[in-house]
Amino acid sequence: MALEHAILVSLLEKPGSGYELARRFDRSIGYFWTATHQQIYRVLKRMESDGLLAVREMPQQSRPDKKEYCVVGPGRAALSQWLHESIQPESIRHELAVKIRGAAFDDPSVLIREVERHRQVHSDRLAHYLAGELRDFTGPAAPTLLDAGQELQYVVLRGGIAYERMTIAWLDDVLATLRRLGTSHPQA
Amino acid sequence: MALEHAILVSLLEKPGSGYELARRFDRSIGYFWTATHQQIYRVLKRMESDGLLAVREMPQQSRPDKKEYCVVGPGRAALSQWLHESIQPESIRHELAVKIRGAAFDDPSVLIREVERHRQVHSDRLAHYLAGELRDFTGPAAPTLLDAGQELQYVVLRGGIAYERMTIAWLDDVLATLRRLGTSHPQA
DNA sequence: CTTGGCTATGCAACGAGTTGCATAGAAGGA
DNA sequence: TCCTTCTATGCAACTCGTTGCATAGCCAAG
Repeated sequence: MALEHAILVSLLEKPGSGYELARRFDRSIGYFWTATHQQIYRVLKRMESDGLLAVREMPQQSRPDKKEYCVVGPGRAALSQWLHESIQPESIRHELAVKIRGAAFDDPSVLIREVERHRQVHSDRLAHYLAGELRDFTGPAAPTLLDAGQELQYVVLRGGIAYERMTIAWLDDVLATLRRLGTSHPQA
Repeated sequence: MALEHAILVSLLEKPGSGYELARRFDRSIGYFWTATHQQIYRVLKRMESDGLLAVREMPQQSRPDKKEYCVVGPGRAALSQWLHESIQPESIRHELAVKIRGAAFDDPSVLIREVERHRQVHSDRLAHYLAGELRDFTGPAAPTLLDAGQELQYVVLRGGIAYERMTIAWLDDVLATLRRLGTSHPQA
């Protein structure tokens, strides 16, 4: 049910349509929770029929109408209740780590390009985060005093930055290891 | 299909039964890929009928019989093929980060205990990893020269250690932020 | 001697997530 | 003019993952 809660948070930060949510899930919120538009539309419909959200048809010029969703009382209450529950610490699913261990049973050097590609993606994400940090929190245009919501957004962003930095450093370690092993023969 | 590949890797490292795999997925492999025993039994059955695995009934004394699975030719080929394919960099699902952003719409201090609990879990995991590192790689009983398989296991373990250290530091940052915000009123 | 825990396997039902496809108007470039 | 891209929503089918339950023998503690 975590998608529901991610949607509640995102809509409380700013009401919007399914389409807009889908784009947010490609950016900001999406760095910590991903979802496709199919999932979002389906869940929005359910949440609306459960009375967590209100919907308004918004006619627009020169583009299709949209349905703008907005959190109402019971939705807020549901979020609050969830905040009071405890969740179990995330279990990572790190496919690349499985691949690296699997490389012992093939030629490890086949992974070099793959790891380089991943490194590039993480490096791009880091740059994106750092740009956001400068824009919203540390740059000249940023507010000098943050409110609670901004403080919390910033601490989450700092987490993203720390994660990407750690990952890049680790991928460098992986690359060095793969190169050191060279094109050795498969074993076991 | 990633569970299939994680199972192939684990069974190549050492053949075993569904039950044994389930326990491995609570430990070593499970730090990078989780699965419940239900999932594992189901997938093992499918993989066996697809000819990726061979199974032997192993009668045991003083405990139930087990079925020991072992990777055969086509399974190895499937793994090799997967290693040559590219996967998309993982999209994290960090529920706690969603909660932290959601705390802006409630009392942020309700999260303090939750975050402390998560910190404890990560701290325990780190201790577990470090013990494994000492036992298998850096301690006096460890081999002085590692083969490729051990090198790869070690680099994955180093990733786990880096991840836990980063996470603990971030959770400390989160705790400091939550405490600084105190029991301020909900906003927005 | 009964209760609870460990090994060992499995079914059934449900919910979460993915992939492919479909519609439809408007804008902009080849 | 046609083709693609962007906004905007949605269905259908499928796979993946979780939860609850069931069985069954052995062992150890109370």
